[in-house]
Amino acid sequence: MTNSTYLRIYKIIRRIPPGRVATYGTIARVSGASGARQVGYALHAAGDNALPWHRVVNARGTVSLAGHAAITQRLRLEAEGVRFDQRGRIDLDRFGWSPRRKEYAARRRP
DNA sequence: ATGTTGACCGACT
DNA sequence: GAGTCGGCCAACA
Repeated sequence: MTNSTYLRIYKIIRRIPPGRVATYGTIARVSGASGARQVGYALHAAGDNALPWHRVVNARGTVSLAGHAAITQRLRLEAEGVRFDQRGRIDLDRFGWSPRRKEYAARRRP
């Protein structure tokens, strides 16, 4: 795991538009990281970098954080218009984003 | 060198 | 749906 892989991961994350989310797995594939867990590790290591880290969720569309950080992530996403259902899940067909496929997810109004 | 631990994922009961 | 179970692999101790 080179440092440039970290940089590529951060670069992708910076591309996620407001109001959309990307999954660890998607970022891993696009950035060339060896796996989804490495993306999580990179974010953990990034700490308080100027990254929209809150726009990264797991493949199930839920927040993969515990405690206070989870609240912060959810509040930031909701402030951007991302909707959570009653079980705390995001509809990835609606809010999920992936690079390259520009019109991947239909963007309709929440 | 060896074992454990995850901001995970997919397949399978 | 909900649980379990491996697989994954870099970072630690």
